[in-house]
Amino acid sequence: MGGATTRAHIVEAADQLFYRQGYENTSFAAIAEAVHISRGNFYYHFKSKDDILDAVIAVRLDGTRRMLEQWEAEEADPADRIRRFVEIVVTNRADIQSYGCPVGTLTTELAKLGHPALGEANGLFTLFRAWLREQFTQLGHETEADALAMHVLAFSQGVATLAHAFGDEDFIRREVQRMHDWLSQYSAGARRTTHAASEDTASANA
Amino acid sequence: MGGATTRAHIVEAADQLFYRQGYENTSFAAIAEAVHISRGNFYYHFKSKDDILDAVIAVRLDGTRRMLEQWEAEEADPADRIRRFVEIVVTNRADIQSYGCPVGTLTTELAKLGHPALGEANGLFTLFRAWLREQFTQLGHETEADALAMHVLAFSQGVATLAHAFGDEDFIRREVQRMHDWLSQYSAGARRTTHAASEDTASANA
DNA sequence: GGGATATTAGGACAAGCGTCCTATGCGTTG
DNA sequence: CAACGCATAGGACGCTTGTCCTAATATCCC
Repeated sequence: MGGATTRAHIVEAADQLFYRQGYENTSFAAIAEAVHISRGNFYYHFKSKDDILDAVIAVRLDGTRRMLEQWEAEEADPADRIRRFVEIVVTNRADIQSYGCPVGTLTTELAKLGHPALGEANGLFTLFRAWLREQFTQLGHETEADALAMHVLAFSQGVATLAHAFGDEDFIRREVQRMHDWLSQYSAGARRTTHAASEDTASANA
Repeated sequence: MGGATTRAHIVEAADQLFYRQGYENTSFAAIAEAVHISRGNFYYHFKSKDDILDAVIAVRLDGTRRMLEQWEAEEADPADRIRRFVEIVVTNRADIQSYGCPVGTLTTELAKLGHPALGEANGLFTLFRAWLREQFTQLGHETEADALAMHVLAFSQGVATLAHAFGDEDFIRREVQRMHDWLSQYSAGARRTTHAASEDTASANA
């Protein structure tokens, strides 16, 4: 039983370190120090470093699925669900400014490494993409749902990358505002003229 | 004289390899093999691997400056210059789909490594940012010029990251189209009331 | 409480890395 | 032609990495 806990601790520490320092740049010794265990003990729980990466990705996939399900439970309107996604870059602004987007930076690194786990990591993108696509479909934009989903994803990646590079919080809020305005034209009862969403967010940011 | 050529060859090969495989993941041996020289010979031209990185970044900065100057020479209208920037993701789509954005991926990696050259690499972003800001200023949007510049930069980073992850060329073209439409409201003779842009994109996506 | 099992510690190992050193070739110059 | 300086080659070094092995310890069941 203590074994399962240790395994979870390893995955948790590796998750954080992979995010902050990158996968390849994070050594076994660094994870060991964080979990306060011996280096050699890793191989009782995992058979390789790649195995730890697989576990980390699996945990992230699980956590993401749970988050999306919770959003669906809390928000009845698909447009509000999409807004929850857009707000991520504000909610997680501190981490994003320091370390970038966990999904984008990991997939980019694994691609450059030619790492076999790239496909799994890309599954995180696919998860968000399919979920966003479903929300746009529910809003009645089935034919362009995937293109709209990709547009929202591109927004999040662009904002995350530049927020990481420049550490500019105002930039994040401006781009989120802009995205909310753009989204309002796809809302359920929206007439394509209104810009009501902009004022809501503006007051929230003040 | 042969020395200067060799140095240039090293920088050129390192540039490509750093882009395709990442900085840390590219070994001295890999560069040596590409240039067909001995490993030990590097230290006649450079005093460390970081030194090669500095040279690579300097070359990229120079090349970028020249490119921007050429755009200014070829395009009289600042709006057309911005369009040239937007078109980069189409022009370089093959490389972007395979390796991502050279600027974004490098700065992200150096940040995760805690590498001292991060500031220099961020200079590439700053170069584009200042140039775009200048174009928007010339278009008469001085007060929001920097925010607009950042928005265009975010577009390019978002598109590059997702094009890298999904390898979807149609996605690139759709997003470029969308950006062109958005840009039209900031063109020299544009009236700011119209939303003609959205309909253009809709027809283009069909 | 004792024995089987689960869990941990810590060192050994080969491979790869960036770095450095020294000897060798090459071309220009006096 | 000799001599010097630029340029290159290739191996040795110390270090870190992921991996593996074996001994010691904790935990649980009968």
